[in-house]
Amino acid sequence: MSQGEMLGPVDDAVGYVLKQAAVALRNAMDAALRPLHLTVPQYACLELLGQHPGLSNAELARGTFVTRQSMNVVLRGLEDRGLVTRPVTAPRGRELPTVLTQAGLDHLRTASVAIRRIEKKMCGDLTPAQQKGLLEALATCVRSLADTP
Amino acid sequence: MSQGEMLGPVDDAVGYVLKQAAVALRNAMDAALRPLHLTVPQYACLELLGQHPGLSNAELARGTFVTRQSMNVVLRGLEDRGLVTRPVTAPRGRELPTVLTQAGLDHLRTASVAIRRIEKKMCGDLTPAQQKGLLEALATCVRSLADTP
DNA sequence: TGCTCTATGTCAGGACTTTGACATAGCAGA
DNA sequence: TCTGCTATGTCAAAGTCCTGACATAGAGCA
Repeated sequence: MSQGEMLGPVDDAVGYVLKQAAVALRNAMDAALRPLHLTVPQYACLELLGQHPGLSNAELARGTFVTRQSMNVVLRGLEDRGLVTRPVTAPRGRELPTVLTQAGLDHLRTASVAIRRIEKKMCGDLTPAQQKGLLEALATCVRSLADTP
Repeated sequence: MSQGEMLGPVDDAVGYVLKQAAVALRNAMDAALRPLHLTVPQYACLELLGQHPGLSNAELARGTFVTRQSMNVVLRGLEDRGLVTRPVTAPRGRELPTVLTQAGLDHLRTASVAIRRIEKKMCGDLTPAQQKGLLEALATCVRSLADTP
């Protein structure tokens, strides 16, 4: 029994299974990214930058659900490896728009196929309708939790 | 824009929305448990012990998706606060079966209603069918990811 | 113009979690 | 019997992430 199964009532709690799924996905992503010498936050940063070039540190942090400080060290690491570039001076306000380098784009492409393979595996036993329903249900949950009261 | 919305294609990725939902739930739970001076892992430990008295450290760790070491410090904290009890000597093997004290049970009850309120809020805008589908879909995802290949 | 408020980037410190390692207890098979 | 093998509890070290704080840049308003 590698991962708990016969726990009982907790398995009926949406929150518990949600956590379980998130951890399983995280572990799978971590294993898939390790050969590429990328951590999950680093990959998330690259993926976001690939889809939205020029994002600032704070925007990347919000998009990957970490703090600005954490994203800052991630960006420094990626910058030292030559995967992303930031201007030395802020063109507007204090935001430093970050863009992928060619090496960063290459890394992103290989990592992206690996992650897409993981997602395919995760949702492989779901019908398209189930997958659509899952996506919508999760989005609804996020929206419901965001309501302040 | 407190949390990213207009991100685009990433919102269509199941993994991304899954992470988003998990973080939102985690934050909501953390806020709800703070008045009770409980962290999420501590609550998870109490909840698991409430449903399965006598669980060992390693079993609790697996049930809450952390390492044995982390669960060990959690248990020490709960033990120092008098919420759980462990025998000084192992009745079988090296396992130390942990049980809730009366104070631990009281804490669990109040915390449990708070967390149930969070879950209710999270799933409030979902139909019972949607909720059932979400639970099943997540369980299927976990099972699919657990397959070794 | 000047003031306040918000947002950004960054530094230092601390809290939490994980990785690595070790000794020990039970189990299965030669 | 005894010899791997697995599992458990625990210690030490490292890593990761967050909280708190500060200076700065732009927006809104008197």
